This record gives sequence, C-alpha cells and structure tokens, in this order.
Amino acid sequence: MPRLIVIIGATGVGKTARAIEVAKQYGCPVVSADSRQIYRDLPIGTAAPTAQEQAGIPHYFVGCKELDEVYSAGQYARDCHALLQDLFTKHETVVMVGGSMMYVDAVCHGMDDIPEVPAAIREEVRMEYQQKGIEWLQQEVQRLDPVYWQQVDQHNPQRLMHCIEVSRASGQPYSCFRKREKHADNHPLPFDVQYIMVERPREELYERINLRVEQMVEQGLLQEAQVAFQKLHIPLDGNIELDYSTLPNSVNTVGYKELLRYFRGEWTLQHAIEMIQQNSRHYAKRQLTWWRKSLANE
RNA sequence: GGUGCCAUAGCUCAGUUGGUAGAGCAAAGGACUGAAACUCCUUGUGUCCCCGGUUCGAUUCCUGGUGGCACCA
Repeated sequence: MPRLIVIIGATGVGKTARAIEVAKQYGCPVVSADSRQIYRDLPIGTAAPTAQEQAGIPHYFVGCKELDEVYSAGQYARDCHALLQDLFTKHETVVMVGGSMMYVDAVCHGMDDIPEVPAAIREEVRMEYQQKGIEWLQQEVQRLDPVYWQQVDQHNPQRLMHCIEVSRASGQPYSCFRKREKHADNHPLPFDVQYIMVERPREELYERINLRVEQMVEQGLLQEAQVAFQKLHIPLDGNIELDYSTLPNSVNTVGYKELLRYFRGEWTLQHAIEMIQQNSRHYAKRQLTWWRKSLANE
C-alpha cells in the first residue's frame, strides 16, 4: 500500500520547510493542499514555496489557477485523487502539505458527490439574500430541507445559501447528498495516510506570524496585491462603490482583503498590517481547533 | 504657576439618582462536506488611580495627592 505523508499545522509554523525536508528524504513530490497558494499571482501573501525551495522537487497545485477561477474543496479532492493515483505508480511515498483544513479532509476522508451549482443560481440566491436578509435564508432552508435545518449553523449565511443553491440546482434537498458515505469503512482509500503535525508554543507561533507579515511587506506584498486587484478590475478608488462580500475567493484572503481597505483609503497602512497579523493569528487558531478534533478522531 | 476636564477589563469607552459594574475590540474555547486563509457560535471579577472624610454601606459624594489632556499665564 502506498503512503501519503500529510504535513499539517497552523499557518506560519514551518510546514513548507518540513515538507521539503521530508520530500528530499524520500525523493518524492509534494502535493499542496492550500486553497490560496493554488492561485497564480499571489506567491508572497500566501507564502507559497519559492522557486528555490521547489528546486528538484516537483510541486503540485501551487500557482496553477487564475485569480478569477472558482475552485473548491470538492474539485480539489477529485483532482487530487486523480493525481495521486498517477503519482503512486512511480512513488511509494508522496508528501502532502497544506493549511486548508477542508482540502486535507476532503482528500483523506473523501467527500460525498454533491451536484455542481451553476453560477447563475448562486448569484440569484446571493441577490435574494441581500434583499431579504438572513430570515429569508432561514425560512427557505426550513422549507426546502428541514433535515439540514436541524444540523446547520442557523446563523451562518454561507452555509444556508449553499443548501438553497444545491437544493434549487438539483431539485432535491441538500441533505440527501450529505451521506458521509465517503467517510465510511466501505470506501477505503487506495493509500495509507500518515499525519505529521508541526507544532510550536502558541506565543512563538504568533511571533513568527507577526514577523512573517512584516517580511511579506518588505518583499513586495503591496505591489502584488495591487496587481491582483487590477487584474480583477476591483476599484482601488475609494469613491467607487464596492461590495466587499462579493470579492472573488482568490483575493478574499488574509493579506489582500486588508490591503484593499488601505488602497481604497479606508485604513492606514499600519492598521492594515496590524489587521493582517491579527487575522493570520485568528486563522492559525481555527486551524489548531480543527486539527485538535480531527487528530483526536483518528 | 492658575483654571477646567479626565482616571473603570489587555485596549477604547459606557454606567452606577450611594447597595462592589457592562459594551465593542483583543484573548480563549468551539463549529464547519464544494467560497474553508471563507463563514458562524460561546465565554466578561476587574485593587472601578491612591490616602483620608461623610455614610449602615463609597467605584459613585467631599478634601487632599498622583498621573494625563486642554486652555490661561
């Protein structure tokens, strides 16, 4: 049975370096499980492995999507399983590294097949939510999918919207697709999974994060962000109205969404940088929570 | 030096007509199967600046101090 070594840990803890170390040890490729490093044009802010770091080690899913492409954990799981099948014909061991908890989970535990939602339906639901508020989302979910209503986080607009989108697109309640079948024992993975959790004391981790943000700024994060917003035609002129809730996913990312406020004149640069540091710490904390539970269930 | 205002949670501040106090942010904990670096939930005891006075009782009123801010010299 081939083996997937999965390197997990909070942002800024040193996963990339560890992955390269392990990949060199086994002479194997590295598969990234990172929902933001997957985009081209964001290498600095997402702390993607540099060309120097990647030298001699094939990396997958780094810098391969355009900023306006829509991508998701489900698609990643499919793409990644296909890739792994191929890689395992040549390697006994493959390294996976990434901070995107659900991406890792989707590959290592599988995801149910849930129908794709056409962009038009997604947009329609979003518009209706904007007009009618969360009460409408709640009523609509209760009506379309009472089973899911009992399970969801009932104050979470994104979760509610997704249920409505899928139910509308498929004509069936969202919950009937969420069987957790792929988590079941009768759907074994064609490879073994071995986790390596990279850890550091909380205080040290936060110091590293704060420092790394400052280094990103020195390395040209502002220019990188500016170019990204220009490519996406997002107005940097604060006089032009902008709905932050509709930012493309690629750029609704720590490091970029804060700088957008700076470019548009809403925040000072210093405040934006402090917010990037703070949001990175929040993100790290969420990762720790997820994996604490996830590893306890292994 | 004089006058006025302020001093309450890690930060910014609210409040108590005298019965030892509460918001936002931070922080911590948690949820999360196709936007997941997203989105969402829970948790608030702190010498109410210090010494004294009045009072059954002072963080609240009063005297004095200390520190900060503003204005006047």
